[in-house]
Amino acid sequence: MASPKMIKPTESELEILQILWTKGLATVREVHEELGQTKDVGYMTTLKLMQIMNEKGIVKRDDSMRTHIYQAAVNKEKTQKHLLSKIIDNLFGGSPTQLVIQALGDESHKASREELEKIQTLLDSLKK
Amino acid sequence: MASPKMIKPTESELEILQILWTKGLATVREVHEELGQTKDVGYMTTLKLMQIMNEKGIVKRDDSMRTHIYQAAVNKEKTQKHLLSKIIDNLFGGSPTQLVIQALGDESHKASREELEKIQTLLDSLKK
DNA sequence: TTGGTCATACGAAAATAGTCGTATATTCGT
DNA sequence: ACGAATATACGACTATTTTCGTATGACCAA
Repeated sequence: MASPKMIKPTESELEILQILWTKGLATVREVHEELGQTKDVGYMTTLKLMQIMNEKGIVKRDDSMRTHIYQAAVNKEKTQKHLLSKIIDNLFGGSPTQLVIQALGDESHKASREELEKIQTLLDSLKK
Repeated sequence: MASPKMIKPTESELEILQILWTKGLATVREVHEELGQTKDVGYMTTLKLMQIMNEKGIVKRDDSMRTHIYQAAVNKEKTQKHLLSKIIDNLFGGSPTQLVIQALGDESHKASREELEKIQTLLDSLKK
């Protein structure tokens, strides 16, 4: 029972998960080329990482063909929530408010008007 | 200049920073006992970590006495902002809004009424 | 002053993460 | 059919992080 309790992808694994969450299904090469846009790493490295992720159960793959097809095996929202929870503890002493404040104030990741409204809506529902 | 650009404490280092940010000044033993409340690790481990952090410049220490006195050498908000920025990219595809939504919805870290108001105030000022 | 306690230094070992080389098999183009 | 390109398996090597053991010196209490 490698339950979803133990979700703890490394940084590199997270980059790959991002891509798989977006693409749904993908080959190693597709993932690798996507990674290549922002990172410079060898194909064998990407392959190896995805193989390890498969062993860990973070991804699943269809190996019935020569070129294997991968997909994420962990839920995006659950993973985000889980890791965020750790960060709230580790970096913000357990206060999600502090995290939210820092996040909203981040100059390099500005939220659009529309996004602010989304947050407002959520905030309203929490206030009740 | 490997200055404050390279802020990247590990998880364990972050736990120690938390304590130093709160206490201001502290000895290894004080930090260790604080850590002991939530974690089970040997004194030598804590000492070593703090020595390494000193070498990295993450903490400073006064070693004029037998028992050294440590303090954080990196700014709390800057460090939080920096790491959060990475997380927004790595875990939320660059969208701080998604992060905020997940954080506010976290069941194990509920925000109080008062905190919600704080966020509301920030939100209002961003909307203008 | 001497034995027990506490602190740091030094260093090593285990655990985890990330990197890629080489071998081998499959597929494809000509 | 055959060589080039492509895919995976296996394994090795490096780097980083985490964990302590042992040695040594300072301090304190009787």
